[in-house]
Amino acid sequence: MDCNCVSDLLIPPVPALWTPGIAFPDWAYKPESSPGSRQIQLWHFILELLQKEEYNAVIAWQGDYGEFVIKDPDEVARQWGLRKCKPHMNYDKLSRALRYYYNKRILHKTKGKRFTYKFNFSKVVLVNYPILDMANSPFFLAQNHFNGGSTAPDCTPEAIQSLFPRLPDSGRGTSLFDRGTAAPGPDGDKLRLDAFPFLSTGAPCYTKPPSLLGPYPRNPPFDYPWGFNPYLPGAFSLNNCPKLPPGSLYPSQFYPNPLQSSLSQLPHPFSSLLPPGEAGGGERGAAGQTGGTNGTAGGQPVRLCLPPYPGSLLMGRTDIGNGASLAERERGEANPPGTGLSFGLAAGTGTGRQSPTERRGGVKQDPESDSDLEITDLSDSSSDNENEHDFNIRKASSLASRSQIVLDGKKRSALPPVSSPPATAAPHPLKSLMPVSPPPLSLPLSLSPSVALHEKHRETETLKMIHS
DNA sequence: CTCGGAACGA
DNA sequence: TCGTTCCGAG
Repeated sequence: MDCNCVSDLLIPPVPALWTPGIAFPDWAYKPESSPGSRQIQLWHFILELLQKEEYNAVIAWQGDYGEFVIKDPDEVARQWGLRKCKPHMNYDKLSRALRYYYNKRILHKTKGKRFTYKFNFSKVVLVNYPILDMANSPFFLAQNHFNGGSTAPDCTPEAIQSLFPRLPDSGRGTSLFDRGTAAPGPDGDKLRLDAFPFLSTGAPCYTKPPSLLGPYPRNPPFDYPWGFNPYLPGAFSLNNCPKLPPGSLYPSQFYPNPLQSSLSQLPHPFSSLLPPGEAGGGERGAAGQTGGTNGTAGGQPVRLCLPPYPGSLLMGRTDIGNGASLAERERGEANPPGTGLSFGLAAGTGTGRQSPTERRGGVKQDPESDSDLEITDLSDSSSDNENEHDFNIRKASSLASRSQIVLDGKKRSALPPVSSPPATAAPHPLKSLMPVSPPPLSLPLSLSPSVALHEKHRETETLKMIHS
């Protein structure tokens, strides 16, 4: 009744640039990109709840990638109502709102499972993170064959930091893009990747430019630019990921912390950012919003959810080059046999579908996108849900280029240091948990052959785009 | 439970 | 644009 829209909030209604505690990048709230969405959106909210451990009894990740179950519909609705100051909110209404996401393909229903929905992270991420050039990500670079097992920087704290400059313990408040001294500009925020473990995790698997794909005769048709496809086995997985416990339902990435006892609660790409102290996660209220003006402010402590263990962000990327195993595991549970997903790259024959359960025959064709969530072109329009895993490398590249176009001049600076210092340190799963030290602010791109090729490829693609 | 149309509000 | 509220239908 009192519409305590603040005290009860998981996240306070914040200004555009505020970085939510759950570690969503500012752009996640797409204040700029989405004129109409000044307020928190339902899916954000859901993500938040999912992020908070204390709500695990109410809503939690479960099942496939991005799949979550609303265990207590009423409570979720109540929370939502609280947030939106809609005392009469109920699950019926909330679910209606949720259903609108179907068309946008931000979410979709897991048929046959009550109160179970699935996030289409690719959408969420891509749409909101168009400029991220995963290809340049250390993760990305690190895990390709080219590195031939060399000290894969992807697992190193440095690497992580380069991608997630504002990681928990760092407290440096530097952001992915505004750190470069170079005029961060207001836009810088949009590029910040405060934390999107799953994003980084997935990308590496497919963002590889053809040149890095090596010997594969043909580019598997992927739909996800950057190769991020949560439905694809390995989507959330990086090559370097600790193996999951047998029988685990989630990809390793879902385990922010291997030591975590309640595995059932972990599964989710964001949880890895839960601050140790915030285990309870309830405190966010006050501290959280206090200085919460915006995460951009350099030095402003970001209200990121630190991982239970510093660096847990790294979790999930420790078993180098084993995309296969992961893929296999996942295939076992969700993919039809035959979907060769060997190299994490999801050699997706384009058929593998992750959740046989669902299959909205003809999901209303993307109502011409509209939603700010719409990304450039995922071309996945045709294939929603399960089929979205099809990935078109070319497209990915293309998109990447596009991103850069968008980035424009900032392209360079906007990108995180491509190659973090060769993480000398061996990415030991636990070791990676150690607090990391700030990465060199500006590292020259490591021009490994792969990178060079990649660069070249990108340029080419960019040109193509421009010409077309 | 789930779905989606429709009207309506901010 | 993003819900919210209603509601009939499967």
